[in-house]
Amino acid sequence: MPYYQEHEKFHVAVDSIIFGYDEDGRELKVLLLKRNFQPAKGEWSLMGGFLKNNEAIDTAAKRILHQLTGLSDVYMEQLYTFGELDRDPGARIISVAYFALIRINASDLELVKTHGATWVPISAMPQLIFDHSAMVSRALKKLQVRARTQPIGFELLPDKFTIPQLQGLYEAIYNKTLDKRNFRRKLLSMNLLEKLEEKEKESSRKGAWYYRFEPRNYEDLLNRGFNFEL
Amino acid sequence: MPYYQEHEKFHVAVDSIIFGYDEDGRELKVLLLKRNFQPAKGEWSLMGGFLKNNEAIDTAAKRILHQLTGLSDVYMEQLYTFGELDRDPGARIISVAYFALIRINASDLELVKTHGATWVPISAMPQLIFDHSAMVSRALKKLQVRARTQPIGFELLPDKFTIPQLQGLYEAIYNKTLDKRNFRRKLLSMNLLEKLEEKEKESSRKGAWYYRFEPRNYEDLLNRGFNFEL
DNA sequence: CCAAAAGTGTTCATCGTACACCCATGT
DNA sequence: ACATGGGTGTACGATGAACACTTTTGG
Repeated sequence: MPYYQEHEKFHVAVDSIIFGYDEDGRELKVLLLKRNFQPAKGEWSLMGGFLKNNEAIDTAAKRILHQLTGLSDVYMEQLYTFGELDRDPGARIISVAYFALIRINASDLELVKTHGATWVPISAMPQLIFDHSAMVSRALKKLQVRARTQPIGFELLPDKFTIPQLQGLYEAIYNKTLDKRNFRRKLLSMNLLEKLEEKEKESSRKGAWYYRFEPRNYEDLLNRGFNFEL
Repeated sequence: MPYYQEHEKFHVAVDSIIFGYDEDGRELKVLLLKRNFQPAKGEWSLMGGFLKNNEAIDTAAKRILHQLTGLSDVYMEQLYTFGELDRDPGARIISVAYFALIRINASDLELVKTHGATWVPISAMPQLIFDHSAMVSRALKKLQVRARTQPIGFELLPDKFTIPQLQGLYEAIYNKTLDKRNFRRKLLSMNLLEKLEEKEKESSRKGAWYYRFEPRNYEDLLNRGFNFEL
């Protein structure tokens, strides 16, 4: 195909904003790492890597996430493609950003540590290299939008969770406190949860009932327009 | 920077979904063209082109739109990046898709014709090459979402327009009919329009008042959460 | 005078929001 | 007994949705 050969080629990278929820601190966190290569060696950055010839971009994003966390089968979504001329001072790189939602405790903490990665609260983000800070803000906005229209909050919690835990997560995502009566009422009215016959007793004397995500009415809900504004 | 050289490089293209509104037919249209080169010569496709070394991706998207329509300063937004292995059978191409909203009559119709391009109603889209049909559906969905939260409908109409015209546009975007009383009330309550002392008399005996987009309360509105669900 | 599109108000149901007290239990 | 977090109900206002008739004027 001689036509294509007239055109220039580019390095294509994938950078991932990996969100996790810390149930103890009730904080939303991002997985950051210290670069162990030039340029900007020693500075904080997102996890990233280069696209290979034989893989789709989605596949590359999953591969890179797996390298760092040991996880596959994770909620991941393409965020935006960053293609400014000088975004990476080392070379012209086109970067396709993804964001992922994972359960911190489900990840391979050893593997994470080996890569020099750390879970950092979004409220205390250091400055990141290049345009990575902009990537994180964009990802956070998109996460907030998604959380209103799709039941993705569950991706950040264990299989069984309590309603106060879920509320804490949404409060962390939206960065504001919610009314627990309204939260509970709206949530349960969606018929997305199954109550288990088991209580979580760590965080209170009374104990809170565990629930599980049960996507029975999920399809209906999507059609009628899921609305999780709280 | 020897590190980067270890990695493969890729052709990066930009494809644009160009939306226009046909006031006469009250239809939303897309600008399509017949490819005059291989592969898939003679088939319908979106407007596209290759990224150059010295330009940002946004710049490339604008350049390509300008080539076809003669327009600059147009509403454009990045849509998604398509990077499947075999999406273009000719070669591995990463395509960053954009969508644009333009006023059909503001475009250079001669230029459009020269490129073999045609305005096609979205209700009568032919099959497009590669994954271009998927690009158009994704763009349409995003346009529908945007139209609910940002006053972008105005991008598709002339500077002065009537409320029935605007309603027709939204009906075309959402592909459903709207109640004109509710539409008018909600619209005017936003204080985004300025009524002109002039009537449009083409489409009715009585005539409809012209309005102009007047973004006085626009900032307020964005903060309080623009909601244009109708 | 008639056709055709513009313009105008009200009612009802739904939903979001604000708000305060009792419950269960481990210490 | 008491401290701690879990769990519950109600009232009000705002907003979306449904709905029918009058107005203007060119032909």
